[in-house]
This record gives sequence, C-alpha cells and structure tokens, in this order.
Amino acid sequence: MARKNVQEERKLQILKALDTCLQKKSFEKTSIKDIATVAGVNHGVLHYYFKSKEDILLNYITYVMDDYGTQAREMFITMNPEKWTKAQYIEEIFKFVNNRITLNKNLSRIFVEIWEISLYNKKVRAKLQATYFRWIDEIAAMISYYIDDKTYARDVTIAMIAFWEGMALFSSVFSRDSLNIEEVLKGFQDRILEIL
Amino acid sequence: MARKNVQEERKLQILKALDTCLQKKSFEKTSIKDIATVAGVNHGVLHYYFKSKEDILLNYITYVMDDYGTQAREMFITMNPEKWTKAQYIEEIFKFVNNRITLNKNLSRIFVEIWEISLYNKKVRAKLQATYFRWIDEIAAMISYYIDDKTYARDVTIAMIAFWEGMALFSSVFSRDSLNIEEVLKGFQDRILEIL
Amino acid sequence: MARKNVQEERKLQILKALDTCLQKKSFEKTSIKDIATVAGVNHGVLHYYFKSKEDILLNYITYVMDDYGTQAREMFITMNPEKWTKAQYIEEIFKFVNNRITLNKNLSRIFVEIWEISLYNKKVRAKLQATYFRWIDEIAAMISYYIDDKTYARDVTIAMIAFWEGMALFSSVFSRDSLNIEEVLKGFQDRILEIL
Amino acid sequence: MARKNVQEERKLQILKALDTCLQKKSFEKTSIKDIATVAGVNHGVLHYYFKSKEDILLNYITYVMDDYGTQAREMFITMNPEKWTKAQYIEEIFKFVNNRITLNKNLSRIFVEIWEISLYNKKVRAKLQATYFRWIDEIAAMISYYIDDKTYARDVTIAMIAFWEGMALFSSVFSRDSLNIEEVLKGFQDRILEIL
DNA sequence: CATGAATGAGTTTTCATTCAT
DNA sequence: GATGAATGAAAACTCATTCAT
Repeated sequence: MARKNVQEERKLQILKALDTCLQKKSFEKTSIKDIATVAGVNHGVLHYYFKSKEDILLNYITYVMDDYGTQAREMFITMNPEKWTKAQYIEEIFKFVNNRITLNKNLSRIFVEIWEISLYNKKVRAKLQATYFRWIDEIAAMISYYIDDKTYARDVTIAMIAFWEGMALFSSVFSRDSLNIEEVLKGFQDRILEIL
Repeated sequence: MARKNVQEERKLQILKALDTCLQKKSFEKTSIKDIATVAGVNHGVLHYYFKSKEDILLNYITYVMDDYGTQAREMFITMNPEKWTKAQYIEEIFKFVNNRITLNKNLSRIFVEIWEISLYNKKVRAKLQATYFRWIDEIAAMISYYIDDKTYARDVTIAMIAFWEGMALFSSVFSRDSLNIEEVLKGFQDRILEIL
Repeated sequence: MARKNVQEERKLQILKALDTCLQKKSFEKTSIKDIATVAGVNHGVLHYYFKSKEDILLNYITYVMDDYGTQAREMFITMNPEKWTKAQYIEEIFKFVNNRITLNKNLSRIFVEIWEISLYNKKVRAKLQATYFRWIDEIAAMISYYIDDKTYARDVTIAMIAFWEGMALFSSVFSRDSLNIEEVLKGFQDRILEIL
Repeated sequence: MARKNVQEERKLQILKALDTCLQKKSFEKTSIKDIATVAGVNHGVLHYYFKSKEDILLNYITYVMDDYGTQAREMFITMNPEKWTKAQYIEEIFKFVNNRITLNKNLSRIFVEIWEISLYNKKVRAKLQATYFRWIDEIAAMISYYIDDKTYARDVTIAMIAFWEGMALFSSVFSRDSLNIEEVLKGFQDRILEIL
C-alpha cells in the first residue's frame, strides 16, 4: 500500500516535472536528464518508473487530458440545467473553457505541443482522437438539452471546440491584448446563444 | 544575374525538400542529411546556402507563408466587391480558405508544426505573429466593406481565422468524415453571412 | 543444517535459472534481473547469495562441469573392464559422450559459451583447464587398460576429446543432418578401436 | 578512385583495430570507443563507415574468414597433386592448417569468439555456416583425389576439421606444452594418411 | 532475509557543423 | 562551388550494485 503510493507519487512528480519542462522546451528537446533535474531525482529513476521517454509522454498526456476532462465533468455534473436559464448555462460552460483552457496560456502551449506530436506519433494521435471524441460527445450531450437535432448539436459542438482550439492557439503565441481575445470570445458566446 | 538565379533555384529546391520531409518527420527529427537526400544534393551544400539548420527553417517559413499569402492576395485583388453580392463574395473567400488551407491536410500539418516551433523559438514566433497580423488586417479590410464598425470587423475576422485554424487542426489529425468537417464549415459560413 | 540446505537450494535454483537464460542470450547479455525473473526471485537476492555477477558465473561453471563429470564417473566406475570386450567398452564410452555431451545441443552451447568466457577471464580459464586436465587423466586411465604406452594413451585421449569438442562445436551451430554428424562420430569410433 | 581507396583503407584500419581489441576483450565488452582508440580515429568515424557495431562485426568476420580462405586457396591451387606423393600432399595441408590456423593462438581465440557469437546471432551464424560448408567442400574435393567414395571423403573431411577445431580450442586456452599439442597433431596426421 | 527504489558509470548512436581537397 | 571525411557534444537507455526499510 505504502509502496504503491510511493510509486504513484514518484510518477506524478516526474509527470509534473515534464509539465514544467514543456514551458521552456519542446518535448523533443527536453532530455530525460532535464526532466530528472526538475523532478529532483536521478535520471535512472525515470527509466525505472517508465519504460521509455515515449512512455513518459503517453502517461503525461493521459494525466493532462484526464485532469482537465475530470475537472470539467465534476463541474457540469453538479449543474442541473433545469435550475439554470439557457444563457446562464452556456455562460458557465464558456467561463470554464475560457478561463481554464482557452485563456490558460501554459495549458494552450501544452496542447499545441501535443497536437504537433500527434502528427508524427500514432499512439499520441490515437489518444488525442479518443479524448476529443469524448469531449465532443459530452458537450454535444449538454447542449442537446437545447437542440433537438442531434447531428446539428454535434456540428455546433465541433465548431465551438474548433473555435476554442483556434483561440487557444492564438493565446499561446499572441499577447492577449494584441488580438482582443476576450472580446472575440464574448462575441462568439453571444452568437452561440442565438443559435441554441 | 544568372548566378543569382541559380542560387535562388538551389535554395528553393532545398526549401521544397524540407516541405516534403515535414510530411514524414518533425523538423526536429528531420536531419540535414534527410533534406539533402530529398533535395538530391550533397549535405555540405545546405551549409553553403544557409548558415544553420535554423536558418533553413526561417527561410522555409517565409517561403510557405508568403506563398499562400500571395496566392490569396492575387485572388482577392481581382475580385471587385461591387460586382459580387455579399453572399458570393463571402463564399469565394471561404472556398479559397477551405480548399487551399483548412482542408489541405498537408498544409495544415505544416502549420501545426510551425505553430509548435513558434512556442519555443522567438524568431519563428515573430514571423508567425507578423504574418497573422497581416492576414487579419487584410481580411478585416475585405469584410469592412460590409461592416461599418472597424473593431467589430476585426473581431469577426479573428474569430473566423481562429475557427479555420481549429478546423485545420482537426483536419490534420482526424479523418474528414469522422468530424463531418465539410458540414461544419458550411454551417459556420452561413452564420458569418448572417452576421455581416 | 536445514538453513544450509535452504541456502543451497536457493543457490541451485539461481544457477539453473542461469542455465536456462544461456540458451537465449550470452552471459554478457543476460542481466541479473533476467536470471532473477527466471528463478522467480527478487533480483536483490542474487547479491545476497553471490557477491557479484561473476561469482554466479563461477559457481555455475563449477556446477555444470561437476555435474557432467560426476555423471560420467558414476557410469564408468561401475563398468568393470574385465567383463567387457574392448569394443563394448569403447562403445559405452562413446555412447555416453556422444549422447550426453557432443550431441547435446544445449550443453554444447553452454560449453562454447564457457570456452569463450575463459579466453578473457583468468578464473574461468583456470577452472576450465583444471576440469579438462582431470577429464583427460580419467579417460587416459581408462584406455590405458588397452595401451601400454602412457604418453600415447594420453595423446590419443587428447585427440579424442579434441575431436569430440570440435563435433560439439558443429552440433551447436549446424543442424545434425547437414554435417552427417552421427556417421562421422561412428567412423571415428571405428578408427579409435583400430588404434587401441 | 583515390576516394574509394581512402574508404577501404579506413575500413580495414578499423577492422584491424577490432582484431587487436579482440585479443584483450570479448566483442561484447569491446566498445566502439575502444576500437576507435586503437584505430587512432574519432569514434564518430566508425559510424560513418559502418552502420552499427554489428555491421563492424559482420565485416570483420568476412575479412578474417576470407583472408584465411584465400591464403589456403592460393596455396593449394599451386600444388599439382600429380607431382606430389600422397604423403607429401597431406603433409602440406596439415602444415598449413596447423601452423597458420590451429596453432595460431591469436586466430584460435578469434574463432572461439566468432563461434560463441554465432550461438546468439543469426547473421553471424549464417556466415559461419556458409564458410565452413565451403571449406568442407574444398578440402573434400582435394582429398577426393585419393578416395573414391565421395560421401566418405566428406565425412573424413568433417572429422578432420572437427579435430582441428577442437585442437584450436585447446591451443587457445592451454599452453602448447601442457597438452603435447604438436605430438597429437602429428599422430592424427599419420592416422589420416593410413585412411587415405 | 527479502524487497524494490535509487545510483551513476558506461554504452551505442545521431547529427549539426566544420573544413581540407 | 561541391564533396565527403571528420569531429565532438549530447541523447536514450542499460545495468550491476547498494542500501534503507
């Protein structure tokens, strides 16, 4: 039991170290020793807990994506649509996505990195696809409360996510002010409200 | 003069070789020798024409972005808004962007790669920012024909580009059918028409 | 006493695990953990029972060589030359060596491995030399029953063992049929009979 | 032309360096840097001329085996059996094999090493098998001059080579005197003469 | 006695870059 | 201008060994 915890603790420590490293260098340029240094452990340890650098990456992606997926799920699960107006409900969704994801510069960077890696790495791509499909399904289910046509609900969801994704891309590389990002997000939110 | 052309020819040949390479491997994993092999030249030559691997990248990014920017400009410059209905005009813009960029899987991959590199490379980031600012200005200018509020026109443009960017991201990693991409693009286009 | 036995048991278990490992990988490429896994014990244990990887090897060699030496001795000790014809006696020796050693592919592999290690490892070489001297003496003593000249008896023994060794080498690497190994062994046996 | 020669020169230099290294350490324990040091070149060079450590080994084996095969062939090709008595002919063969191979301690070590590697490495095994088959065929062809039965000639050849191989094994690990190696070789030669 | 976490030296390999010819 | 040989830094990974629990 204690043993197990130590293992999980260490693994998390390493994944968090990678998270830190990715703010400075690409995964490719981040060496095992870089991660070890940030994690404050011997580099051999990384090979003890993970079987390769790619294995660290795969676990890291799961960790990041599950983390935010879980946060979102926890939030929306407590929201009873019957007690909220449509506008309030949509606003809550946007608030969460905007502040926690789209405008979270550090996270946006991580996601750009993961998208890029997925271009050339099948396993990462599979993980990414699965995660996005799930997110699409979950959000589509939520807005289905206001839209009868399921296909349309899904298309709107995809468009929303694409937009958020694009805005995240911008927020990762541009300064917030230079693109008036908050205003654009607000305008988009209004349009979505009209549609629903 | 002839000399100059031969030089430019060679450089282009190398940049195109990099373009080919990037369909298979990330820039980081693409070696100088990989590029040289595809270009059909000796690897030493690459250091004759470019002072480093990064220099090749910088020139490549300029080449790609200018290329598509020029294509777009050439197209829209010939379109006289007075002779087109708003719907036709918007449709032409979307047609170009969708087919030549957003749904161009190969190009989308390149852009994802460039975005990622820009996260960690100042020079690339500066180039990317400048290019996008220019694109935003140009498109905003075009749709300003239909919108009086310049700030609003710019925000709509940013939202449009963000959306396209997100869709390009999707098209680079998902199969076109799995996300119903064409339909989503069409639906978005309709919304934009309503706005303008 | 029981303690002692448990200890010996464990040691044997480890040596046998090494034996299994050597059918797949060279000693050099066999890791402590490989052996531990096959033995079904924790790898730390190996350092408890043996002081180093080399120590395991040395014990293993003793185990293998003593094992076969003992088997042979047990066999021949019961054979009373007076009750056997020369031909029968020689045939028994050959039968044992051929079937248990020369044609025993697994064992031949082990011996090739040991010979190789002995090239670069003094302790192993010393052990190997001592063992072969002993075997030569024992077999020479046996055939001395038929040969008066002791030096000649020893030379014939050495030739016999060299031949067997060479044939074992072949059997470890060639398929039995491709070299007609059984026939060659039989022909050799006949020649030896003529000599004695 | 000059280029080609430089390449071959360098390759040979590296293979000879490996040959030297193998007198001290097993191939497994010989590092790329060890070879480079002995060859007096930068270790990166080894990867320029050979694509991996295994590639060096494979080339080395070819080099060693072809070298001795060629020496033998050159020798025997000039011997016209019609001008030699059987005894002289056989003696010449033995003289070559004994002095150049069996009693050549350094070479014997190399061969033991190669045999061992072949146990665990398919490519090396294939090369070894092919070489021995060729040697068997060539020697069998030579002694066929004195033996009508081709199968028997082949069996005798195999026995001879097995014996030489075993003696080489001994010479690689035992001192020449301790096993009376010369005498044993002489005795064996006499027996072969009787057979033919 | 047993476990498994941790260490750190050492290995092969890759590669941008330089430079003599 | 072009070639390809050479360099050397840095990477991922392996593993015998140690040692606290």
